[in-house]
Amino acid sequence: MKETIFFIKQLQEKGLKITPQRQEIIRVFLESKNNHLSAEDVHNQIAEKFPSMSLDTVYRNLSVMQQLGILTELNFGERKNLFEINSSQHHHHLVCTKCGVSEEIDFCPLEFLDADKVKNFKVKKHSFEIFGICANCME
Amino acid sequence: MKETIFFIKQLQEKGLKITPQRQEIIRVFLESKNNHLSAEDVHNQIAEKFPSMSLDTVYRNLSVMQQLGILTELNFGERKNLFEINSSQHHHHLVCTKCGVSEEIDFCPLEFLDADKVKNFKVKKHSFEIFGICANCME
DNA sequence: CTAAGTGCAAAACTTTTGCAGGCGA
DNA sequence: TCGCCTGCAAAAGTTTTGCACTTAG
Repeated sequence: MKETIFFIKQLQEKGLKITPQRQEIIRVFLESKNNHLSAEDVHNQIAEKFPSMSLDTVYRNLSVMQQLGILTELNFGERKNLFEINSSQHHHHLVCTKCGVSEEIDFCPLEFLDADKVKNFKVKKHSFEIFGICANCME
Repeated sequence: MKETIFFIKQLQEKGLKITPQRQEIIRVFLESKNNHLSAEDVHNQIAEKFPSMSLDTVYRNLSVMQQLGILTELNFGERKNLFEINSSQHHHHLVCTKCGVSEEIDFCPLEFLDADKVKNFKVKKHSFEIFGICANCME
């Protein structure tokens, strides 16, 4: 997969070693249907193919990759932290508080934010999430 | 304080008992300079005046008050969950990732969000936070 | 070869829960 | 008085850390 190589090169450029464990983590994020994965999710999905890999390693690498900007840490107010791989386009979500499903939304508030409002502040990243009840749960 | 009474009445209306512990929690939120407090923060600030109050009670009440809409749970990606008391106006924040200080911003993305984008979704609440480096830390 | 990375085990931390007694309405 | 609330203690669950061994470059 071409995209996999793109992320692996990012590791390389930042001076990180390319271990099988790290490749597996990237693979899981790219192949998973769900964009938002917890450390445990990642570990479970890897376990099928690679049972010896420890959860500790997942934690350590999610943390490293997040610092490098390969992953973004999300926080929907649950106990577990969720991570998302940074595709070229970032996006925000509608999160159903009943069933937990999240859907991407094509809207970014930063486009509407007047630069004056963030004067004297160097914006690095932002979060915008909408919580509510999805169509399925509404019935 | 008039505002205190407002929040205490909310407890009453929802059928909750007005215990000294609950009054203390509300007081801390109203008196604290920092709008965003973790369970431990609240507990520490109460400890000075009321050392016998347990952290468990803080947790239980933050949870209850959040369900009643008296408090909002925030999540800036730290380990601890933070809570904020709901004044009449909600607001969003600039959060400095260096020093942790957060500043309110006078902008709400929902005002700019086309209703079409959230069709078939019942919006209950939302989060919008901007992370970066504040003026102080920039020097 | 050697620094970075990993697995194991244990610890650290935050949050939740069961239970018996206490207290507000 | 009655049922909600609290404190205590213990458990549960997630994330971090120390250490010795392994491995990518």
